[in-house]
Amino acid sequence: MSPRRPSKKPKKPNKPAQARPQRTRRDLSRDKLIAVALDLLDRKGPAALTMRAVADAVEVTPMALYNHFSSKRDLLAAVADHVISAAEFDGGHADWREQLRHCFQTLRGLCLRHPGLPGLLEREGAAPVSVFAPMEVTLRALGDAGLDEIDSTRTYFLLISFTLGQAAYQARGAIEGLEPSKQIRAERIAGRGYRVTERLDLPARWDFDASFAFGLSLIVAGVEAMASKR
Amino acid sequence: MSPRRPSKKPKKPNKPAQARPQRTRRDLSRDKLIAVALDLLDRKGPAALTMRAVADAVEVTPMALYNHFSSKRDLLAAVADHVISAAEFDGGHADWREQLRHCFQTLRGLCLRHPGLPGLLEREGAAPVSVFAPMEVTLRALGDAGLDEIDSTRTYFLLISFTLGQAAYQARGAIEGLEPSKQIRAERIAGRGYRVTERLDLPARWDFDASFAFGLSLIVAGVEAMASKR
DNA sequence: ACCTGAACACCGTTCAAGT
DNA sequence: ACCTGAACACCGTTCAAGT
Repeated sequence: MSPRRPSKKPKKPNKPAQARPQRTRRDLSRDKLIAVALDLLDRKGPAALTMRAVADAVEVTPMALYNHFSSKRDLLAAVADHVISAAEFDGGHADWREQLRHCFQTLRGLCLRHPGLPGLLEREGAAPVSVFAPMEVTLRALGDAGLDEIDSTRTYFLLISFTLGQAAYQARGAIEGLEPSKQIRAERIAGRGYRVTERLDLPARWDFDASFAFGLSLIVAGVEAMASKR
Repeated sequence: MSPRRPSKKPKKPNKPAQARPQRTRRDLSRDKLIAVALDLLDRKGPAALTMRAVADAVEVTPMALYNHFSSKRDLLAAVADHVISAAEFDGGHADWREQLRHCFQTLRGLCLRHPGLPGLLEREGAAPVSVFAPMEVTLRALGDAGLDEIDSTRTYFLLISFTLGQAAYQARGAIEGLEPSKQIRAERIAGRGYRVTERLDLPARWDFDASFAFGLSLIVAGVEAMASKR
C-alpha cells in the first residue's frame, strides 16, 4: 500500500554493511511466487494451484519453492495475506453503519476479484494475521452501536460467515451452474413436496450484489434491535 | 427416520416377480459404503476420506466402488444426502420465529455431529437435492413473517451461510486451535495496531452455542425490522 | 452384475547432492 | 544461500480382463 517500504531495518550498525543483493533477491522471489500463485488461483481455480504448477511458471524445480515457503499451506497463507493487506477496511466514516458496510463490501470486493480467497480463509488455517484488520474495524463500529465485547465478537463472526459464504457460493455458482434459478430447481426438485420452493419465481439471473446488500441491511437492523434491547 | 420404509414401490406388476436379491444387495452395499464413508469422515476428517480408504474398510479393491458411485464426488453427495434426509427441519411450530430456530438448530446439530458436513455442502457441488428441505421450511416461515419471495430467498442464504460458516469454524477451531481466545490473539497480533482486538477480553473457551443463538436472534430481529419496513 | 490388477497421470514432500 | 534429481507415499480414475 505505502509507496515506499521501510529501508530494511538498519539494526546492528556495527556489522559491516557489505552489499548483499541476495537479501533483496530473496524477497523478490518470494513476492514473485506469491504473485504467480495468486494468478494461478484467479485464472484456473484452486485445483490448479499446485506446487508443481507454481514452479513450472517460474521455470524452476518444485523443490526450489521450499527455500521460500515451508509448505504449501505456508504459501497459501502468504497469498491470502498479500490480498488482504492490500485493502483498506477502515472507511473513516463517523457512522458505524457506514463503517460496517464499507468494511464488508471491501472484503466482498476482494472475494469477487479473487474467487479462491474464501476457500483460502475458510480452509485449513491458511488465514493470515491480516484477517484481524476487518475484525478491528468491526469491533470498533459495533462498540459505537452499543454492543458489548462479546456480542460484538459474535456479530463479527456472523458478518464474516455471511460475506465469505455468499462470495463462495457465487463463485461456485458461476462455475458450476448452481444458482437458484427456475430451471435448476425445477429439474432437481420435481415431485418432492417442496411446494413453496418449487413455485418460487426468481429472476433468471440472481442479483448477488442486491442480495448481499439486503443481508447487510438486515444485520444492521438486527444490531440496532439488539443494542436497544440491552 | 421413519421406522419402516416404503416397500420398494411395486410398479409394473405385469412383469414377472422373479426373486432378484441382487437389487437388495446392491442397495445394501451402497448404503454400506455411505455408512463407511461417513464414519471415516466423522472419525478421521475429510483428508482421510479417500476412495482407497473406503475400499479398504470393506475389504475390496478401490475400483469396486465405481460400480456403485460414478465418482468420488458422487459418493460425497450421497453421504451428504444421507445425513440431511435423516433430519426433520420442520418443527411444526405456528410461530415463524420458532420454525426458523428449529430449522437451523437442527442443521447446526447435524454439522456438529458430522464436522465434515459443511465442507461437503460448501465444497464443489456435493450438495444433494435434500438441501432444499431446510429451504422449504425457511421460505414458508419468512413468508409468514411478511417477507416477499426475493427477500425470503436472500434471508435464506444469509441463514445458511451463517449456520454452515459457524459450524465449520468451530470444527476447524477445535482441531487447529484457532479459537479467538486471548493467548492466540496475543501472540499473533502483538504490535500491529489492532487496539480493540488486542485488548479484547473474551472467555478462555468460546461458547459457540450461545454465539449461534445470538446470531439467530439478531437475524430474527432483522427480519422483523425488514418486514415492518416493507 | 460385480470385482480385480495393472497402469496412468497426477499430488506434497524428504533426502542427498550439487554450486 | 539457493537449486536439482531421484525417490517416496500417496491420490482419483481408465482400461482390459476376469466371474
